[in-house]
Amino acid sequence: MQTTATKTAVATRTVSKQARRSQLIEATIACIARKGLSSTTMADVTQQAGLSLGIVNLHFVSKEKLLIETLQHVADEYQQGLEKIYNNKRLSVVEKIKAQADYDFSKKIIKRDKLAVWFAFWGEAKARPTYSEICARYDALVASHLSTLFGQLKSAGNYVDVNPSRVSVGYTALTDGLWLDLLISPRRLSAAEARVVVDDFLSSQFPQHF
Amino acid sequence: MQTTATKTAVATRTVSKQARRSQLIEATIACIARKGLSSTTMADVTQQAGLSLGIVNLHFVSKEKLLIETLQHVADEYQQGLEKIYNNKRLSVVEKIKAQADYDFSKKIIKRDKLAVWFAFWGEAKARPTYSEICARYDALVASHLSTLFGQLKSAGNYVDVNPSRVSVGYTALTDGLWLDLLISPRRLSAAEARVVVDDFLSSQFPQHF
DNA sequence: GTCTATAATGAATGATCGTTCATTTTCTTG
DNA sequence: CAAGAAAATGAACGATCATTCATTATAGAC
Repeated sequence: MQTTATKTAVATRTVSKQARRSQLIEATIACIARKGLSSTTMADVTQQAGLSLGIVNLHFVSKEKLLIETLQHVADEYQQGLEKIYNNKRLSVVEKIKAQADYDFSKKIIKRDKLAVWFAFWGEAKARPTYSEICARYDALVASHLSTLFGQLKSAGNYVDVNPSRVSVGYTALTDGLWLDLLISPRRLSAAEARVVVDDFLSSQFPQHF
Repeated sequence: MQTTATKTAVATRTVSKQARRSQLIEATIACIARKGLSSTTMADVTQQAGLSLGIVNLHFVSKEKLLIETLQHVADEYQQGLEKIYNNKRLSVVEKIKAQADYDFSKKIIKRDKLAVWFAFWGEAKARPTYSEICARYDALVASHLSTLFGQLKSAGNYVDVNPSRVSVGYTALTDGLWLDLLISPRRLSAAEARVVVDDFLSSQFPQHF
């Protein structure tokens, strides 16, 4: 009993600390989406979270660190979904690429709140090395996996003219650009239509496979 | 003499007012690129312009109005270059598309300062209707022209599977995404390489023409 | 139940920043 | 050159906001 109670208690405490941080990060995402990065204040974030004003400094030391961890959180979340696809040994090369395209335009990823966070930080990235480092790190990971996959497809289908790393750059750029459209003019472009545009791109590059 | 002097004087004054505004807008662009939109202050802008603190309020009434006019300026500048291409009757459909692609990755357009401004405002767009209106207006213009051009190409080459407006969305998204790459990781991608990626895209959609 | 450690609170503080406007400088007119 | 108008200046003001920390609330240990 004692031991169990203690364990539970410790667990609760530990979880609680993580839970608070998550709660604050989620609140930050909501605020950035609603008010923009530049006019999101500590008061906004803590109010959104239903907590008191001083709480952020207690858990994140400063606003800047909260923002960095928020970006990191969104990037990690996205990256984890991709890793699952890349590491799934049941999937063929083509299936992995299709799975990534599906994932990139799945409900989870193209929530406008999340997109708003990406673009808010990208907008500040040139002036803030920390932001661009986080973005560059995950960019490099995606680029390396995609280049490999496209390379394998090139061999498989004898696509002599295909340059895998160039197609990888193209795929990433196309995706980022479509995300921007979904964020800025969701009326003009639906997720389903965006997905078709990507399919067009893939099938025009690898006609035998898509 | 009198008349000439007066004319010159008036001209100088008039020009001077426009010149001041341009000077302040250019300074704003430089500051956004260097410090980011969210930490660009009035003091930064006026110092960058070599003028006094109160000058922005004199010429633009408020900071927000200066920012809006800065975005408008960058958008107008880009749009004007495109209109020249669209209105050039000496160019064939293919030449117009090529000219736009060249333009989109020309030195003038892909200056990192300008790109930084685009993405800074895009990052705030969801939260600020005025920003997204300006972006949407020019987006619609480009989309309509491109759709027409791609439509003409479709008829010319009997490309039965091509959906002009979808290709137009793809082209715009690809361009925006490549701009983002050029802004965030200029080491990894050069303007020339980006241009090749676009060519790849066009030739895969219209193999007889590119 | 008491004691201690940890978490949370929010009023107070000080720094930053946009805006104002009395004053100065520059230009135009006669 | 003088007088008046327009443009520019920057010190001062007030609002906003991140951060601090004394105080309160809560949970675990004995």
